[in-house]
Amino acid sequence: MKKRVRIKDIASRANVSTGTVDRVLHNRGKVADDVRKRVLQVIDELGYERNLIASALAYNKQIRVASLLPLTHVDPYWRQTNQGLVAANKSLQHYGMMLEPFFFDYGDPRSFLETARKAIEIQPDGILVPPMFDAEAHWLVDACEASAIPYVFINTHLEDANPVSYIGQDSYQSGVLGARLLNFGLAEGGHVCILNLDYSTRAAQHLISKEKGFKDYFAERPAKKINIIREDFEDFDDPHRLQKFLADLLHSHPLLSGIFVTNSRAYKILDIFEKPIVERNIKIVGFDLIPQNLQYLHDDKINFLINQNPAEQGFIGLHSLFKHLVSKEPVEKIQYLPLDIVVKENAAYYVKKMETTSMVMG
Amino acid sequence: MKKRVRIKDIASRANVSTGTVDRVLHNRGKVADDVRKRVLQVIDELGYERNLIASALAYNKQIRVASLLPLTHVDPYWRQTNQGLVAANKSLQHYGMMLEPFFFDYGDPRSFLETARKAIEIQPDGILVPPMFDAEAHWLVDACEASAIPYVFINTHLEDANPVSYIGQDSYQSGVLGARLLNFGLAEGGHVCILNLDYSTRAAQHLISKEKGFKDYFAERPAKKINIIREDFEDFDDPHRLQKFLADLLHSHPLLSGIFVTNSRAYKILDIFEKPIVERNIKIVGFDLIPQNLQYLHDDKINFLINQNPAEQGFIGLHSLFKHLVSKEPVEKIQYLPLDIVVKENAAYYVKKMETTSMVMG
DNA sequence: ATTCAAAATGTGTGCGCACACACTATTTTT
DNA sequence: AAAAATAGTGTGTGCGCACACATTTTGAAT
Repeated sequence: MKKRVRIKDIASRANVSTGTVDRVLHNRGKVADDVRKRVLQVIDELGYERNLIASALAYNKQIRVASLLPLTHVDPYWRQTNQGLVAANKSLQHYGMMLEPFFFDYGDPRSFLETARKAIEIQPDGILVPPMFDAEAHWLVDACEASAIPYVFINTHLEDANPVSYIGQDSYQSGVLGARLLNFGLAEGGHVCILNLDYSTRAAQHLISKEKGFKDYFAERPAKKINIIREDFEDFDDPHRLQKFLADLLHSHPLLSGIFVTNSRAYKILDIFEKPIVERNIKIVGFDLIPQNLQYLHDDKINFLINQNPAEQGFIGLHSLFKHLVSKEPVEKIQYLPLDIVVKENAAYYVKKMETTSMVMG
Repeated sequence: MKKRVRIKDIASRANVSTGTVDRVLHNRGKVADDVRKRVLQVIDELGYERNLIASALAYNKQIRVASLLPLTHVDPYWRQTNQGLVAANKSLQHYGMMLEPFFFDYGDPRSFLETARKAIEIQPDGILVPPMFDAEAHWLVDACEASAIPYVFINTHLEDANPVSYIGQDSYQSGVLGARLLNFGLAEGGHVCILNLDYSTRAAQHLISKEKGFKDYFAERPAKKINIIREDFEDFDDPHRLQKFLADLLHSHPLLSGIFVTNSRAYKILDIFEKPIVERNIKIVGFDLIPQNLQYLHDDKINFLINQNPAEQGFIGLHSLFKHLVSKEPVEKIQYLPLDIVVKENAAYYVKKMETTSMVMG
């Protein structure tokens, strides 16, 4: 039932004014050395903890954070990220948080660059961004550092950068897990394909780690004699070309019994080749709980989905910036999110969780 | 860039004083009907949202919430729940939250009752409890309602009660998922055991649902001809008796190829019968990321664990009470937590998540 | 018409803190 | 030696709200 210690209490105990205590607490202004020591001692003695509420109220400043995401109405995955961001913003707006959203074309590095420029132009107090394109992201990092704007990365990491935090998955381990899941019910000597349906301009490090994890898993189980094929395909939005590509793939690998789709586009191959995949009993493991994937999961056409927790990424990302900018707490440099294994039987609860992110966390 | 609307803004726009607006907002005191309408209209027009920060600061009241948990130093599962509670308390203490923890003996209904009595005695503003024993929990519910103390349930639900919220898993679906996981690599015609290592005095509803889900899963797959055995055993803390019980079980079911342990005690059967279980390749599915289970998971002796998110249960539970008591927001009556599927390859990230619950959510 | 209680409304204070400003004592500059 | 700069400290105000209290208005009773 002990009362919380206030600045006033410290002041009276140390025989100084609240102003001096304030100066000690914030390292501002001049304080005689002996006085500083005395005050610090009292602070320690009484176990003072700043009242965040009163502090936030008095601080009374707007913090503008720019978010840089792919156009959310095009991509369902990024829409979820944005939902997490909006939820976090809502819970932090009382503390003066102001989110300034920017959007760029998913596949276009130039659009990314141009939008990044605009974001820098408003000189925000912080930036949240998935560094999707290597070169362009590096430009952004340099610009941030030139203006001393802290930034956090979500979803993908970038080498040679020093963000306040990276929030996302452990790519390597997600590859390992993908392999493990694909391995269920996989016959000896089967062929599996690691399929990357994405633009080649995208940041590569992410993918390389994922592949490595995937391959390492099977490499540690040589007895099963699994054959790994790696395929990239850029024109995933062109049904004809995708069809041709997949037809080739299926034809040239008659023993193919599993596909690991490295991103959220698993549904695209089922959209086109549902029948042969079901008939040949090819297992599919993909990522992300977007509606299209969930439908196939529900119909037992996709065996597993790995949830990347996009909403949490956004939520935690913004909170991390807040902690860095306002609470001035230290923030963990790397915040790995769980690798949720989603099957038909537990999918509903993750979907629900996304919808109530604000509730749970606010 | 628009400024937040304050009570003062509403007052001036509606030609009244801030006091009147306050009265309208809180339904206190008398306000002329036409004035009330005018004020409400302006509130709506301007889209006023209460500033939680300032509100909390001015409110300046302590909220005492009593938590009622099994002794946390005995049971690792409940220790995690308690960690979530403590984390939530820490993040809410600035708003005047005060957690008063009470603990009872895990297996003893009388201890539960006695502790409940003590908790009621201090007349807290809210109570958080897993209603583990039917009769005793009902006593507590009645006492709460007599004193108009709101309560939330975590972990297990209780019929005929009206908590502010239930936070936990969907028991039925956790049974379904357990069956699904056990079914991996289960040969046709195999026998599986649903094993309940718990005291019979415990709330039964929970378990019945779980069993039903488990059985329904296999019932929908009659082709596999799975034989389901159900076993209860109370003396799980007596190694000799447990050994005898398990020896009988294994002996009388030579075809046994899977065990679904309905709580966190999967490790206990491996502590005693690790060798025969490994040799006969019996699959084990259990619950909860407690150290003992994680060890066996890591060694491939336990195939799957289902995470009940105990820390989240505590965290969300306390936040729900806060929302009910302070923010006066409506709280969802049932908050199902995800059924995390944990294997060796993704365990680390859930363990980490538990450790940083306060970070992520605070 | 006067009195008076109830209804309706306005005013003031404090929550704990951040920060601008005022003030004094001391040192430096000219 | 006077003026100016600087170090060191104290005071006061406002953030937006909750709530106690003061004040005015209204309508009924005498």
